Amino acid sequence: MAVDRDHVLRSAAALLTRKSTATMDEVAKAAGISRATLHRQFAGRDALVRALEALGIAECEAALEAARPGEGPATDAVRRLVAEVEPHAGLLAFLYSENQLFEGEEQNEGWTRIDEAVAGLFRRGQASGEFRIDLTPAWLTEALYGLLASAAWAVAEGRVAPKDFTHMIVELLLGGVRRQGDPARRKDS
Amino acid sequence: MAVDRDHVLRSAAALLTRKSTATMDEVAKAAGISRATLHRQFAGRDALVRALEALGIAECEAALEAARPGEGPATDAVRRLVAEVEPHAGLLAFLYSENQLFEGEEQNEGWTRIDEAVAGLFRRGQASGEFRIDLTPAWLTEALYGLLASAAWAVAEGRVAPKDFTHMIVELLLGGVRRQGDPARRKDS
DNA sequence: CTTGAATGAGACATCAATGTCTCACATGGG
DNA sequence: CCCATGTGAGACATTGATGTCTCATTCAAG
Repeated sequence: MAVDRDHVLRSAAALLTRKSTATMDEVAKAAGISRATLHRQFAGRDALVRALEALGIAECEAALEAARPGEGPATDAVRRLVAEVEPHAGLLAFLYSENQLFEGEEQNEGWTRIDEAVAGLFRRGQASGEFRIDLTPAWLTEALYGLLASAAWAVAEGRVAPKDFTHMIVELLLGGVRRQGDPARRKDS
Repeated sequence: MAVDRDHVLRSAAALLTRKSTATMDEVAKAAGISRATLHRQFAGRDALVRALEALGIAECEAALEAARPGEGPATDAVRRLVAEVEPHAGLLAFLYSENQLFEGEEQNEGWTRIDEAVAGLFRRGQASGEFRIDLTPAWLTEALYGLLASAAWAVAEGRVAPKDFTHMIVELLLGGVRRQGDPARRKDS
């Protein structure tokens, strides 16, 4: 009969996105299975989180690939990337905050690869003159994650409209990254 | 002898900023007192977090007042605000993620006041023509929090230099909020 | 129908954090 | 000096989540 592992994972993701402290019991109920079965699939909360992390990484890499970060203007690539990531923002936000808890442990290398790909996109934009160069790619990457998580939470709590998700993030991020067109308006107090 | 309550609070804030799951025992040790004494000061972990929340709110309100959000260009007010908030970004980041856990409970009204003050600043900037109007003040407020938390974590993990903190946030945020000076460069792909 | 594998329900032990309590110590004021 | 208050150390029970196990049931294949 083999419980639908993917279904369990997605249910868990949906639940933990809303309540990151949910019990294994709650996770099981959310997936419509018993705690025993859940435990047969994932040997513990830790294993479950690891599996969710792997899922998040896979979805991020898929989104990254679908966004074709190397094609066309970096500006458009960023737009595509955010649009591709949007459906998984909830899970990503959960994993993002979860990562803050893993104090000493080294993070999954998958994230490292993703970090580098995203940073590379920003670096490409800087090299092409589309993006300003006074903000480091590392910070821009970090900021993108922060904005994604913020937006996911804000949507979850009803503070902003879901349909604006991509637009809000892209416009705020790009507006900050895109080189200003009017040098005369620079900061002069 | 009266244990220095403020010292305990700041030690706890510093510790929880790094390890948000720290035990009451660890919090006590970090403050250089025993768990018993810690418990005499704060009737439990919950009470401690509430006290930290109150501290964070107080510091936020102080920063908000010091930034004089109603004076001069909104752009400069935002700069002042971020600069004032910077020293407390760690604590704020902790409280920010902590708030994601409080599912049903209503949030402290202090945050509501602060939210409104910040949103009001963005609204003022929009009214004066300094800020673009296609991003809602609520989202901009949320985004500011997200960037503050991201920056605090990135600094804590050594991914970005502490000295760049204010500059990174302000430049990214303002660049996105400030009206583009060159309309011809709008998104036309 | 029979059989075997997977599941659901629940009992049980474990473990970590917490809340509570007692008691000895020391420190400062009278 | 004596006392009172605050503190440190530690024992103890409680609680909530978890890991483990058993057993009855169900469902599909043969």
